[in-house]
Formats: sequence, structure tokens, C-alpha cells
Amino acid sequence: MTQSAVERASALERAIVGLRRSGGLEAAAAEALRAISGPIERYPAARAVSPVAGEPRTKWMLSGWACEMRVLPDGRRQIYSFALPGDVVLSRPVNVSGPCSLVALTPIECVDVAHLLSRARKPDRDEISKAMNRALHEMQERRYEAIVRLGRRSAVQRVADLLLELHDRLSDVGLVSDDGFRLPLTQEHFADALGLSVVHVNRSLRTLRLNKLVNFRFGRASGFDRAGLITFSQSSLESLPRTAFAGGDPAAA
Amino acid sequence: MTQSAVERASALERAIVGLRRSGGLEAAAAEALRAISGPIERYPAARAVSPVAGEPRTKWMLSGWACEMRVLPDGRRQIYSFALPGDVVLSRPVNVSGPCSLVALTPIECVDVAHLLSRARKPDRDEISKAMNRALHEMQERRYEAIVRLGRRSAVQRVADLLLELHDRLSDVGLVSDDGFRLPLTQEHFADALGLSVVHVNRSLRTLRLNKLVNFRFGRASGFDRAGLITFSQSSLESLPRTAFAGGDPAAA
DNA sequence: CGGTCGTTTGAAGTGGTTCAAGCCTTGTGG
DNA sequence: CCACAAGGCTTGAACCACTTCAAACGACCG
Repeated sequence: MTQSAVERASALERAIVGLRRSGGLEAAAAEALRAISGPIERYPAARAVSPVAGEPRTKWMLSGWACEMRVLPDGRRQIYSFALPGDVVLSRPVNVSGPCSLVALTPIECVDVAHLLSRARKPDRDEISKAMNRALHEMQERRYEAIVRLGRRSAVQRVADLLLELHDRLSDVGLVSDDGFRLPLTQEHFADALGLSVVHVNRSLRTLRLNKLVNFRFGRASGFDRAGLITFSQSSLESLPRTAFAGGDPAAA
Repeated sequence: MTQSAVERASALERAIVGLRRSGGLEAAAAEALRAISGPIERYPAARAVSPVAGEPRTKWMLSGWACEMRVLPDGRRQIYSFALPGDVVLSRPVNVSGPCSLVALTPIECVDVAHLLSRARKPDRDEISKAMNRALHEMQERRYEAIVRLGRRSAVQRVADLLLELHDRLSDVGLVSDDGFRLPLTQEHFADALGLSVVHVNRSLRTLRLNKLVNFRFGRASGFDRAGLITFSQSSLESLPRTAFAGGDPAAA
């Protein structure tokens, strides 16, 4: 439960790197962020991140995973995007039949951007504000990719594509190591994000595993072959084996 | 080619109504818009709307249809959204392998928002700027709907859903009359927006026609049953006829 | 250890694609 | 005013990608 000071510092450092990614951030502004004054908000897994008041609020993710999603009238879900440390997202009031709500997938820490800005001193404030807007915009641009994925890619390509996106974003904030990375998502989350059935997600993951492109199991991805996945997800490559030798699975750890 | 002054005025009036839709607009600001000073940009059908300089620019649509789209490496297309009179859209430089470009589907007229603002006087400027931002934001919110459509709806539902969206938006700007509305899109545009094949779009349209929900043919939609379409696109309604009496088509005009 | 949630696999069904051909509409030139 | 060409629409038949249903297995948690 209680994080060590070291973990706290490195989480913050990662979030700052994530903010910086899409454009510069003055050293002074970064320093100001390191000395965050306002309260850090914490939410447990599965809890909606929703403002009390009626207006949407911008949040800066420090640690943990969240997703933007919507529950349809028939109970099925659509996940729009995943929010990682360093990302900036809009949290909206629930119940308004709004298009989208923000839900924690693991315990998360985040900061309210408006509060943060109000506490920052003048020269830093503009700099931080610009960085937050850039990060929010980047999140929005990613929705174009989501649309292409759903509209024009096959199941295996969708899975490969999403794994690539998550890998690259995690890599940016230092959450990827040689032996893989943590991916606290179930196959159902993949299904809900990619417009597929859970069963088919499972089969697509097996195809990737059999082709030695990536091994995603039980919350961790390993054996990640970035170049191979890119080739795979862009061209059709209809010729790859997918049933293969049914019993064995040499790639299993 | 040369539009009458009446057509010009009514096009502008529609665009102002469209701007107003999502929130108020001071009477004085609307009056300022009626007296547009800057140049009106015109693009022929099929031309990309792209700024010369490297930075994206915001455009306010006055008349005609455009779409945000992307051409994939294999030549297929994904259409992200359709832009109608009164809408505010971002036009980006091409070639940057950017996610998205803006293309005219019919001859269009639009205005550069930055230019427009720079020419407006102070009290109006803020008001107009706010309205433009609201309209742009509304356009972005619509992308959530697009994702749900692609991720969690069947072909017929997607088509019904898109027709509903277009109808309601056209209705807002006074482009719907009792006997239907103009819809200058080919079935291929529908296919590219909905992630379907042209053939299947055709079959879905026939299903809607046979169920007397809407008759979309040759650039016009008629016999639009809004309530029926809503019911249809939300619930699954697996039981509706779709092959029906193959030869005849009573709804054909 | 027993329960629960997630993962894995098989078998059968279906929704959507692809290919291929014919038809309709609209625009153009004689 | 008619003939022809071109692009879009329509339909059929065959195929395949993905879904659904059902059941077993595995991991983790008290």
C-alpha cells in the first residue's frame, strides 16, 4: 500500500518524461512539477474518475492505468483509449449519458491540472499549461488511429497494432525492460477496445505467439518483436500459420 | 457558377445557425459574421483543403460537403467524419504522413478562422472565438460515436446510425425538407466511413428501404423515418426481413 | 482446497467479403 | 435529340473471418 519515496519519485519522473515527449518543457517548469504542491488524487481499480461538479476536468496521470470507455444500452462496452502515466485526460461527470467516462484499471494517481496550474508561478504556469494541452491533443489525435484500426484492419492486425501502440507509449515513459513489460489488461479489455469477441482476441494472441512476435499472458508481454509486429500489422501477410501444431507452444515461458 | 445574392445570404445564414447550435452566440457577434470582411475560400470537388504553410489551420464551412479522411498504404481509405455547412474543422498540411486530411466532396466555401478573428472587433472577437472552439470540440466529440459505430454495431445499424447523424445535423442547418434531403455521397463513401464493403453497404441500404425506414438513392434521401431508424439502430432487431420479396421495390420513387 | 475469474480450445453458425456480371443514370458529343 | 461511354448501383454465388455456445483448464485468493 504505502509506496516508498523512491517509487514515488520515479513515478513522478516518468510522468514528467511523458509530458515532455511531444515537445520541449523548460527545465524550470519541470522543476516546478517535481515540487507538486496540490493534493495527489488516488483511485482504486475499477473506480470511475469523475468530478463532483458538473464540468469536465483535466487530469494528469502520474501512475497506474485507466481507460476512456462507454457502456452501451445492451451492456456491452466500448473502450476508446487507455491512459498511461504521463498522459493528460478529460474526466467527465457520469450519468449525463455522456459519450465517455474515465475508469481506473489499476489503482491510479493523478493530479487535477487546473489546481496544479493555479498553484504554479507565472513563468512556469504558461509553460506547463502548454505542455498539458499538447499532451491532451496527442491523446485526441490517437483516436484517428483507433478509427482506422476498427474500420480497416483484421483481428490479428488490430491486436498487433494495439500492442505496438502500448509498447511504444510505455517505452517512452521507461516502463519497458528487456524482458518485456507489464500490461494489466484482460483479453476482455482488448476485445472491448478492438471491437472483437474475447474468444477471437485469444486466438489472435495465439497467432502472434506462434509467430514469435509477442507473448502476452497473465498481465505481462514478453518476447516483443517490434519490427516484426510492424510488418505484420501493416501488410496483410495472409500466409502466416495460425492453427499450426495445435498442442505444443514452444514460446510459453 | 455564379451564385445569386440570395443563395449566398442563405448559405451564410445556415452556417451561422450551425455555429449557434451548440451554445449561444451574441446577436452582435452574429451580425459581425454576417458582414464577413475577409476572403471566402473556394475549393472544387475532390480537392484537398490544405494550408500552404506548415501549420494546421481552422476553417469554418459555409457551404458544401467535405470529409476528413486518410488513405492507407494499400490504397484503401478511411473516412473519419463529414463536414457540413456551419462546421468547424482543422485543415492540415498534406504529405506529413499525418493522420488525416480534409477533402472537398462537393464544391465548398469556407473561411479561415484565424483571419476572420483578426478582422473582428474586440467584443465580438472573443464571442466568435468561443463559438468556433465549441463547434470544433463538438466535431471531436463526434469521433467517440464513430468509434462505437465501428466497434460495436452491425452493418445495417452502422448505416442507419450514420444516416441519422447526417439527417440531424443537416436538419439543424435547415437543409432538410419534407420530401427528404440531398446527400452527395456515393455508397463507396459510406463504405469507407463505416468500414464495410461497397456491396454490403448496398445491401444494408436495401434492407432499410424494404423496411420503409429511409430511401437513399442517387444523391437524395427520402421517406426518412427518424423514430423507426433510432429503434432500428439501437436494438438489434434481428427479426426484420432483409431478403424479402427479391424482385420488387415498392418504395422506389 | 474450493471458488472465482481469466484463459484456452472445439464445433457450428452467420455476417460480411470477394468476384463477377448486368443494369441504371448521368454526362458528352454527334 | 439520340448514341455512347463512364461511373455508380444492384444482384448472385462462393468463400472466409469472426461470433456464439459450451466446456475444460489454469492461476490466484481467501
